[in-house]
Amino acid sequence: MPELPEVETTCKGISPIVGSKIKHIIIRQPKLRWPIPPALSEFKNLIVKKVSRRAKYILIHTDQGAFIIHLGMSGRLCLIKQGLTAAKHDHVDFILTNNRLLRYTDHRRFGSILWSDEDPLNHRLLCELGPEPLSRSFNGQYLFKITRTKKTAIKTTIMDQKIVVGVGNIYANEALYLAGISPIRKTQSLSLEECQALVKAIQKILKRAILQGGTTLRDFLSADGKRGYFKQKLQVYGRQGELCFSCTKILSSEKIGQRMTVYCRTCQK
DNA sequence: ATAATAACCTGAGGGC
DNA sequence: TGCCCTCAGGTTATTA
Repeated sequence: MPELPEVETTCKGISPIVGSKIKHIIIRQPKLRWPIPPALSEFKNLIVKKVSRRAKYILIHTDQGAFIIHLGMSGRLCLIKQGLTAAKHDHVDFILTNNRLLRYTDHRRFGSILWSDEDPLNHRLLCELGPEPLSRSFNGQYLFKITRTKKTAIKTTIMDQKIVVGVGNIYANEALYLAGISPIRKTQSLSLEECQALVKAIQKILKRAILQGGTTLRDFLSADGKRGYFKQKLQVYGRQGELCFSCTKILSSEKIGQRMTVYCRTCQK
């Protein structure tokens, strides 16, 4: 599923809709993570003012309010021509002018499409999120300070959207490997220097992945239907049992917080 | 208050 | 073929 780089790629991909009109919305399946507000099927002629991202949420700002879209584990937004028949998991179409439409597809339905009349950043799901990982407010000092009493594994901590947003399972694994920190370390055991190294690693990994258009494992495609190419750069994720590219020892794996975790016992301390 | 886990879904792949 | 199990880019609600 989409983590920050995939959501960022999607935002860039759908940004051509800015300035155009959403004539109406077709909802085939309203049962997502949260029900799609029924009012959306009554909406007519909204002008798209801006597309932005907060955490893993895509915000489509219009003259009447904002759509808040989360892609969950398997969601995707594609900007396509009208007339293509909808497949099984094509749950929502935003019908646009110029014979285009924005199609939301999500076979597991863990994503969501919500509506906010006012500033979407004040929405209950968005108002308590942590800092953006690529902003200055996410730095080593901050991470060190906020984690002094945290006893959970550091991997779980960096995936906690209240601590920092945008990091999911793939990039948590990759960032910890790059930082040389074991994912099973108790969070509060990290030194200031380690927090600084981890922040830098998270930022580096996310920036690189954005440049590659994200990671496509199964479902993810950008708005123009292209795959993300960061998969070829993954150092540990999905490589359990294979050899560490650095020390050539076998990569370990275990579940942390119900999520598959892969790391090198030699390179990560 | 914090931390572990159950739940929401569908589909693919492996073992038998 | 088919059944049963495990696994998958996330997040919230519930339980301990």
